[in-house]
Amino acid sequence: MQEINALHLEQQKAIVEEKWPEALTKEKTEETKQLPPLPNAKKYERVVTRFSPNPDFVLHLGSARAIILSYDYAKMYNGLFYLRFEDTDSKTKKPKLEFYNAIRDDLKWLGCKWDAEFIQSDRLQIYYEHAEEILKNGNAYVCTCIREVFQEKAKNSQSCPCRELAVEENLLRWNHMLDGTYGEGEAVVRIKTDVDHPNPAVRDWPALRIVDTEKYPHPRVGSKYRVWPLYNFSTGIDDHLMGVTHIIRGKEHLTNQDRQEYMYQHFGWKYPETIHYGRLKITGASLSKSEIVKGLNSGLYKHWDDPRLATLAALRKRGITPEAIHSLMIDVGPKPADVVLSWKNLYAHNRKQIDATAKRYFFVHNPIKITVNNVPHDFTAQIPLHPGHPEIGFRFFEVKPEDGEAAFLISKDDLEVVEGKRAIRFMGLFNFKVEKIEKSLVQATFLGESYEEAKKVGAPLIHWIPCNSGVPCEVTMPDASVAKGVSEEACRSLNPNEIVQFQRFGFVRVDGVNKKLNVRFAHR
RNA sequence: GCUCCGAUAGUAUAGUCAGGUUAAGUAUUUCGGCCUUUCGAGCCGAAGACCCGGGUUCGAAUCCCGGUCGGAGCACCA
Repeated sequence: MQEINALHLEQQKAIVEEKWPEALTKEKTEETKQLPPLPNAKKYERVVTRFSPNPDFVLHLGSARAIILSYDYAKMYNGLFYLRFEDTDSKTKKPKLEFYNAIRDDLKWLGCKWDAEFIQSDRLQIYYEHAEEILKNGNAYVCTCIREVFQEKAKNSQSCPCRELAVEENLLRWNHMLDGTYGEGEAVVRIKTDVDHPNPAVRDWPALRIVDTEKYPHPRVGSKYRVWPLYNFSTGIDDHLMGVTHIIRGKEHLTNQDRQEYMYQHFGWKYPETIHYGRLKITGASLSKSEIVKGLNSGLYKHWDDPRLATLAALRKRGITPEAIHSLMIDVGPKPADVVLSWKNLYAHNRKQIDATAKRYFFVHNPIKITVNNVPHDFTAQIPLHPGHPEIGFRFFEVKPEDGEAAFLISKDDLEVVEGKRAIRFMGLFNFKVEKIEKSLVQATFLGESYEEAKKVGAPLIHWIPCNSGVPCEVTMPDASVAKGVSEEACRSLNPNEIVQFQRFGFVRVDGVNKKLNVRFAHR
C-alpha cells in the first residue's frame, strides 16, 4: 500500500488502467468537486469548527456559506462542528427568542447537524472570570474616558490616563462596573494592544461594557447581568475554551483577528487557524440583514420568506433544495475574493437535484377555452408522471365529446405557438387544426390520433386540460407577482412541500392545496 | 482619510504557494444540431477569460514593483 502511495498519481493511474480498466471510467462519472485542504489540519488532534450566529434574524444564503464550509470541513477531517449563539447585545442587535429555533431549523434543513450547542448568554460568569484574570495580569484596564476623547487619543497613538492605572484600581473599577456604581456608557474594559499599531481600530480595543438591562432586557436572561462582553472578547475566549481549531468566517472579521491575537498573547494561548472568505452576493437580492428588515418594516415584504429574498426560508419555500445550496457553496469554496452569484447557477444546481424525481403535471396559465369538432370517440389519455420513469405511475384524463365536440382549456401564452400552424398536438391525446381564434374562445377541428403523424408535420406540442376539470391554481413568482391558472385534476392529491414540474412552465414547490392549489415558482 | 484584503470567459471555479509538458481545465450560461409526446432532462458541437503597465527570467496567469478597479474594517454591533 505504502509502495503504491509513494508513486505519482500518473503512475498509479497507469497501473490501474492496465489491471482494472473499468475502475477508472467509473471514477470519472462520480467525480464531484472537493474543498481544498484545511490549513494545518494535521497539527490538531481533532478539527473543530463552529458556526456562531447572532439570533437576531433568520439565516440567508450568506450564512449558508459559513455553515456549510464549517460543517463540511469538520466532517472531512472527522472533526466536530459546534453551534454557538452569540447573543451578547440586547440593545442594538437584540436577539429574539423565535430566532434561536428558526436558526436551529435552518441548520437541520441544511443537513448540518451540530455536535454541541452553546449560548453565550449562559456564559457570563466565564467571561467575568477571564476579565478579572486579564485585569490582574495588567493586560487590560477599566477605561472611564469619554468615548470620543479616547478615540481621538488613539488616533494619534496616545494612551489614555486609565491605561497607567494600578491593578488594584482597575479591580476596584471593575467591581464598580458590576455593582452598578457606573452607569451605561460610563466605563469599559479595554485590552492592551499597541498604541502604535498601524491600524487605529486595533489599539486598546474594548472588551466589556455596561448595558442598562432594565431598559434593554435580554430575551433569555432578562436583567440578570449589566456587564456584557463585546464580540472580540466573548468570541475569542469561547473559541479557545471550546477548542476551536479552525475559524471560518467572512473577511469583515479580518481585523478582529489582529485584535484577538493580542488577547491570546496575554493569556498565553495559541490563536486558531483562520479562513476569511469574501463577500457573497446574489444578483438582485440583498443579503444585508438590516436592508431586509427595512423592507419588512416598510411593508415591501410581508414575511422574511418573500420570494424576492435570499433567506433560507424563502429559498426553501421556492423549492430550492438544501443539496443544491450545498453543492453551490462547495463550488464557490472558501476563497477570499468577493463573489456575485447568478441565480441561474443556483437553478442549475437545483435542477440537477430535482429533475429526476419531480412529478410532471399540466398547469394552464391564463386559460382560454378551445373547442374541437369532429372528435370521433371518447378518449382516456394516460400520461406518465415522469417521462423518464414511467414506473412512478400515470395520470389519466377522460375526454367525452358531445356531438363530436370536446372542450378544453389551453394557455393564452400558447396562442402564438398555435397561430397559423397546420397542425397542433395535445400532448398525449390527439392532433387538431385551429380554425378561428376569438377573444375568449378558440375553435378547432380534429385531425388524428397519431403522434407519428404530428411529428412528421412538425406540429407543436402543447399541454391542456379538459374543460370543467382541474384545480384553480396560483403560482407565486420570484418577483412576488402571482400567475393564475388551472392545474390538472391529479394535483388535488399533492402534498405541501412537494416539488413538481408544471410541464412547459417550470418547477414549483407546493405550498398547500385546498379549494385552490398554491405553489411557488422555483425556476424553469 | 487611515488600515487591510482581493482581481482567470456572462456567472462560479481549477491552475498561482514550489515559473515551463496548459496555444489556460471544469461547471453553468448563450448559440447551433441531435434526441425526447415539456420550453425539463440527456447527447454532440461552437462561442467565450489570465485588470493595466513595468521589472526579474531563456521562459510569467503564476515571482516583484506601480497603477486601476472591486470589497472590508476604522462601534461601549456581531
